[in-house]
Amino acid sequence: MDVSSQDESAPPQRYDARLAGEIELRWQDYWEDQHTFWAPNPTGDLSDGFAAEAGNKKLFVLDMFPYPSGAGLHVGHPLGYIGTDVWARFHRANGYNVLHSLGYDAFGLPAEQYALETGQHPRVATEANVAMMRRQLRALGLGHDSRRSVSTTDPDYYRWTQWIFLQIYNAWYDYEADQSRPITDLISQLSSTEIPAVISGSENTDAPEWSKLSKEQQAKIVDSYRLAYQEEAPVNWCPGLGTVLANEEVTSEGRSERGNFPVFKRPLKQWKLRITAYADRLLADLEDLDWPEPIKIMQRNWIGRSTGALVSFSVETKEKISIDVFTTRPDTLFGATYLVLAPEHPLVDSVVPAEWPTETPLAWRSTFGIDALPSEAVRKYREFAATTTELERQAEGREKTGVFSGAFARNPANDTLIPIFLADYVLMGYGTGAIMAVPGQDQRDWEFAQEFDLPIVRTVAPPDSFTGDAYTGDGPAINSDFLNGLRIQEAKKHMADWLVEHKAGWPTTVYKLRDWLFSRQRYWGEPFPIVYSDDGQAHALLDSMLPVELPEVDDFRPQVLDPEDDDHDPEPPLARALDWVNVDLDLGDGTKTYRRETNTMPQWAGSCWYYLRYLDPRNPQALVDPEVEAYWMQDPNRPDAGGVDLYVGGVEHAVLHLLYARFWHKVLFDLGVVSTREPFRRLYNQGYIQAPAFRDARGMAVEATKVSKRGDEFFLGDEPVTREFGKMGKSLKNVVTPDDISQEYGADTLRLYEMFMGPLDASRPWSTADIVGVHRFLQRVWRNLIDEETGEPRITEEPPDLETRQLMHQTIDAVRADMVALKFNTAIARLFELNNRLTQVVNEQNASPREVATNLVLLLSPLTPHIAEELWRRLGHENSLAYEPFPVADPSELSRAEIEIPVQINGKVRSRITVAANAAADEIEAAARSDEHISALLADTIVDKVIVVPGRLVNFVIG
RNA sequence: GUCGGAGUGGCGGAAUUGGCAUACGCGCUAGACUAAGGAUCUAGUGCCCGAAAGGGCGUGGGGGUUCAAGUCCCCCCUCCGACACCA
Repeated sequence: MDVSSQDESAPPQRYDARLAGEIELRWQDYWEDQHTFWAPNPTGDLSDGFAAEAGNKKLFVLDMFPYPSGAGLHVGHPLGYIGTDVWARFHRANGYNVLHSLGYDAFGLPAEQYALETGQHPRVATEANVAMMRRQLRALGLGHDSRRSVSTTDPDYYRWTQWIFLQIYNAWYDYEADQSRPITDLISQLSSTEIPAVISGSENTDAPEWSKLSKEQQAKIVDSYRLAYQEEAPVNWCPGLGTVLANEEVTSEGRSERGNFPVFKRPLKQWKLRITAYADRLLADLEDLDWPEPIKIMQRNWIGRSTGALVSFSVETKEKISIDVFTTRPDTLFGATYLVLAPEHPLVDSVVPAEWPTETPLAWRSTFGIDALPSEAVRKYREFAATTTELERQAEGREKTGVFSGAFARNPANDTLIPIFLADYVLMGYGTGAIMAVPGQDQRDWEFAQEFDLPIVRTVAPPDSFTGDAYTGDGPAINSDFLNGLRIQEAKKHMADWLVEHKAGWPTTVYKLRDWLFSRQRYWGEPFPIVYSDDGQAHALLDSMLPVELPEVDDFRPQVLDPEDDDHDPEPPLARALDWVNVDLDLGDGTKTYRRETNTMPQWAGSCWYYLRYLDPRNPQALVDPEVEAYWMQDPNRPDAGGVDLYVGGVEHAVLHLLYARFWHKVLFDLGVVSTREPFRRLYNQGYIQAPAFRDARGMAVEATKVSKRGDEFFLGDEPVTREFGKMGKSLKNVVTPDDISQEYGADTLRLYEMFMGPLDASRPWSTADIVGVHRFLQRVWRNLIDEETGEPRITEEPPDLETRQLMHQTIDAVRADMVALKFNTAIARLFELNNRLTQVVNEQNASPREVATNLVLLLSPLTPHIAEELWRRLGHENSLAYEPFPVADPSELSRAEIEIPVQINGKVRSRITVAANAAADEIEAAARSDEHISALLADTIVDKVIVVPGRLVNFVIG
């Protein structure tokens, strides 16, 4: 039960919720008034006080950018924030200039959805939510520099989000230099014909002279090179939300992650960012990062680099057509017995003949009836493939489906004709959307070949013991002419050379990573700094025209359609703000009328670079002053990729946010805006707090606080309910808020409990009942140092006894090490032990030795800053302890003269002996042999071997 | 299916990376102080046998390496997370 509730009989100065609340409010005000956590910049308007920090190291600690939810915080949210606060305070106490702040990612779908539910303008709702979150976070005593707290919805902030978009738009990727460069460099190269004036990515090499092209043609070519470009592309159109979603926002069931509405593929002209140009660098630079290995693996998998070859297969039609396929196994080309195109492949129509070739096996063409012509069969199959949902396509053990196209291609290796099929097991989005099928070495191809009775040729000899279908292991090549006998590695190399020599293919690398779809049909996002002229040509706005502010509109809602309606075109809400859309501007060639881009940017945009704005939040001239950026983002002791010193957040951002932010940072690096290659040097994933949730017999979640436990069963009233653990949230009715806990025990208790529950990176269940333990600890610390009746300190100037002093130094040593390693749970356990010892001392002497009291308060201060500040003050100090040096153990106090070590016989502990800490092996063995118990056990036996590990143990091995 | 993470008392969790398994907290048991205890302090608390001394068994399961394994190796089971036929 609640040990802390107000009790009339409690002494007036007992540390309970009432006193804790009073102390906490007082110190939160003090920190705010005294600017305790303002971190000075080396230059600019936030540089006051830098002289005092100039000789110190800097530390940039960062939490993942929170979204200010309308529901407020629950106790799971601040776990990471408390962790970073403890770490930041610890380093501040060690003389670092620590930058720690927190801003708000307030644009995006959630804010807009919330606004829709409440009927308020998104700005009103957002501002209220931010205010509520600020209040909740302040009550936790987080030592943030409030000057640096930015919000993505602030025009002063999104002005720079738009500015970055313009940098990206006005840049192109120079593959020669392997970096982005200003688009003006490209234009001068084009006009001096250093590179052919063709659409980027097209094959046309008959380059016309640049100067002879029309302005429109020139613009078209330049646009095709930009890092931000527009493309008509199949997108995930979600009528139920009225917007297009990124692939990542669509669930594997083919529905929207938010709202769970159906999502349809449809072509639409969209902005895209050329993140694929950075694929190799995003991959390679992972090596420089101090990140959890699983996150790096996820990023590598997401980028999905695979090397292989493109192989050209010519198709036997009247026209000259060839189909390029990507393969990672060019060595198996002799085993390619058919080709498969994705149903959506653009060449399908060109290869399908009017009639089935003679002798077409019945099985190949009869899927849709024996009378169907090739074009009819193909049309039906494409229809079928388009209607299959992702869910059906991923059904386990799904039978391979497909249809013969009626056409044949020539295998360049052995000049044989092989049939071309359409099948939905080949994906248009990967490689070239076409494969050479090698059933002998690929299980999927094997299954398809079985289904359609296609030939199977093994080109790698499996071992004799092999009994499976396709063989993917290594072995000597067979049935492969000039490759025969070679192992896979060698064979690949030979085939690659052969392909190049015969102009039938070339080595290639492909990626799973796609360019980033960057348009959203939403109101509550950053407007693009782009306008269109009458001819439809896009034009970038000038820097001086930023920010492009969101217009006030009467109806900010997106046009939500029937969730199943995929016929209508999306209409963004901004398109209806006609006064805003149509503008007269002078972009350098006289005032003209333009039409604004009416899409907005995705939520990721604002969260891609916020950490840079924390550095220089009010700079009107630049996104960040270069000197300020270099100071906070570089570590002079580490000439590495740079970045934030510690970035803490959940694993759910393993790929998207972390990849997008790295991409933007690298663009800014290439363009000279930042001096560092990477944004986040060290990443740490905090775990989740899970909470028990209860369901009744119907499976409905019931209010967790109303459930009681009898024996091992749980009941709501008299109705039995079942328990499960899950994320805290409204749907599970198991929310515990920091406000509740602070009310009951105080914020310091909440902080301490969250840090004590377990390691920061592990998920663990919330247990309100366990909080009393840490609260009692704080109460005991308080009582050991302060008289509960008078509030006066109970301090003696007498030095502590030897045992207490040694324990104190051991504690200092251990806590220090644990703090550095973010192991707050074990640091707290050590503090419990020291305080338990101190309790004994106080019981005997009725006072705490000052030396122990002082160190205990300082050790505690990063974890529970309010009570520590209060105790510090009552111990007679004038100022905040935020900048007091963190205690350092005296090494001479750490070593003990004598230690107890176990004596084992055959690995089992049989006795313990006390020896000098520095005793030599033979001394220890002698002491062990003379131990009464041991000597009795060894009396009639032969000792085969004696293991002595000085300082640790003795082990006698007997027969 | 593939990739990643994790299985230690009644519960949350410790364990210098091969060296006393269960630190610390919750809970539980007993005692002290009390008019009273849901406060505080003290002691105990992995399981089994035993009055005790002592012994046996114990880190998801099975095997192995080692004087010594929660920790290293092989096989398997369960749970959590990510991805979805990636050629």
